[in-house]
Amino acid sequence: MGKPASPEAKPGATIYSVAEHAGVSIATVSRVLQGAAVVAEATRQKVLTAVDALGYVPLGAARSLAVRHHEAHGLVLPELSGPYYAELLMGFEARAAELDQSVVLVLTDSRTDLVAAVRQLATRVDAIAVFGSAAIPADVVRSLRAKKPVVVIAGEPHDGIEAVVAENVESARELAGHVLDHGRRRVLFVGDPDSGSDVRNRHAGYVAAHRDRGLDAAEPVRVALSEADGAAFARRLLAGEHEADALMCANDELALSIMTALQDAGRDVPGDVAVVGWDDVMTSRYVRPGLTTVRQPVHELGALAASRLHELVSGEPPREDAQMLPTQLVVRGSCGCT
Amino acid sequence: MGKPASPEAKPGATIYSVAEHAGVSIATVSRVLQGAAVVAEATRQKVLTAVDALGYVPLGAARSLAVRHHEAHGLVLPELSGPYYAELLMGFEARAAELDQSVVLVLTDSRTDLVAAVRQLATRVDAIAVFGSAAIPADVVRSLRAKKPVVVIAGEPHDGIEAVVAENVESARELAGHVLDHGRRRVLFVGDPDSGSDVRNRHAGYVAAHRDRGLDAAEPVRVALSEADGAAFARRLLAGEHEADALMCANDELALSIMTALQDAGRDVPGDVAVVGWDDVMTSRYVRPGLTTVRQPVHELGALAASRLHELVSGEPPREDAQMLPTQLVVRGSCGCT
DNA sequence: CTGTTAGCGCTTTCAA
DNA sequence: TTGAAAGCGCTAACAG
Repeated sequence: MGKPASPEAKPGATIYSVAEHAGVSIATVSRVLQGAAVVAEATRQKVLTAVDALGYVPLGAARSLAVRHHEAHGLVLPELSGPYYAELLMGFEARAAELDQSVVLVLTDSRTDLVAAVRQLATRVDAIAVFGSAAIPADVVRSLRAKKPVVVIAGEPHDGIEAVVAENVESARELAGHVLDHGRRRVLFVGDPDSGSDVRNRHAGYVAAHRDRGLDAAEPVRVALSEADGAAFARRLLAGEHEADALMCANDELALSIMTALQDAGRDVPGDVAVVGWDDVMTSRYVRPGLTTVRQPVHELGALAASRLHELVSGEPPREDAQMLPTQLVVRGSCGCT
Repeated sequence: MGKPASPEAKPGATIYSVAEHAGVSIATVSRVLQGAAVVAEATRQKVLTAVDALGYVPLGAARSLAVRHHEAHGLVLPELSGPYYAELLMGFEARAAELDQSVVLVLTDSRTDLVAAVRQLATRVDAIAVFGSAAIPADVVRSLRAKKPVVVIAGEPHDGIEAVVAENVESARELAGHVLDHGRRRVLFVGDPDSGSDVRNRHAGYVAAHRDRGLDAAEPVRVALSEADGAAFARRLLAGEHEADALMCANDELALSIMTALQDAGRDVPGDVAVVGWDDVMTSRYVRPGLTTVRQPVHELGALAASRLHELVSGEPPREDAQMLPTQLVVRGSCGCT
């Protein structure tokens, strides 16, 4: 009795074994599988029969090597908590699927060696989309760009790397204006304008809305974008460290955690202080009062990134300036509307 | 003047050009890049210099072909709305990263030809994890299994395909028991036990809790798991089509939309009717009353799937029965507790 | 319509 | 410590 076969042994049918089984050449097998050239119906059937008799699964790597491209797009995102990145990914994946591209995903928050991860990614895809705040050193992105098409999502275009973004400045101006027009005179911007171009532009719109009305904008309260950061800020606000009759938060997570903390402390929202956010996450519809916020076309943004990647791979030249998708103000009760 | 080079032309450095530039053989280049064999320090430096002078990016496909594996795991999920799948994916990706495996993602809701998508996936990865309710025909999964390791997440093990799951029956029994012990006597199960093993097992626990107390369980109200389905059910409940003093919903989306709809109609939750869910999504902490629910170790579930895939690829035999991760009851106010 | 054959770029013996 | 050379499995001319 010989050594027992590993229970996981892969049969390992190749194009050769299929050809042999079908009594044709490997070229013919390749032709029927690619569906390209014309093959006699009888021959085609023989091949197909052989294929599933042997349970043949082509080796993608061999094809990629021969055709000299991967038929895959890379996507680099910070993480997936909250609906924003997930929705972006869904849009990206859906469009990539339409274009017959696989998507290989890298989440930077789980990586210790980000640079290595991206380099490794570049090894197996034709093009890469990177989220703006994914914290990849600019020179890494640039060197990547020298080898493969790259687009940055929600970031600034630079060095021939094109960008796709959602509109921020004008909608922020509109949102801040809306709050100001409720008669609020001390509206604080909560979020760090230096943390990325999205927040920077939202802050710019906030400042513009004040300027429009001849008002002075307060200094931004620089906090990160998580629920925990919001809760911490709420405590400081409650302790009297800040004075405000309205809060314009850089995203909904922040707005939600702050609003809830204020309510739990007995403050009235929007009576004592109005709170508005950005993103229109699911929770924003459920809380009371409903959170006034801005909805971004996140799905479309992902899809656009995938489309551009494909076009760049196809040889189209990169665009000079960012493609911008429109956003939409969603007015609910937390801003002071009834 | 010749034809202008495409602005997207990839330089196309290969191991040969690097070797030439460094004045060594391609074998040596390979050795320093793999870090495997010992190479004289001086030689190593020459190679490294050449590598970034040329901006060399190895071609993954060529390596895969030579080493005969992809160093990539496939993951098939239905979609990513809501935190459940996103969290699962994060867990999977993180563990895969630790194991130096790329992850290529397929979302079935965006596919018209699911079978083709999975077949195509099999072409470029070493192993595949499929979410239980991803609606892949059983025979496709089985034929896949003949070629590569497969694990199903939150499904039943079968035909040598192993499964990883979160505990459902006992926690459902505990949850239903908790509601019953609040004195509720007409608790309805909202969700379709035939839609997948998760819901089936939650329903089984619900039935068991009744049996434990010598009570009769009502027939389940078979609805799908989205917010829209919940809202539709709420309308029917409000219209008097069902009678209940408590609702045990198959997931939080359902519970949340139902609870909100009831409240909007003036019903008191939990006074008139208690509502409990499953998953502990973010919103469940924010609504008032807080939603009583069950928290699953979703991240760990994803990580476990990735681990098993890797072990299977390494030749370990598949397990007979599902590996089960414990869940945790999260009691807030919606069940009747104060 | 089908077969032969030359690579695609990399890893890995085997020698030196 | 290094080089030569034989593949890995597939595609795509090129012949026939």
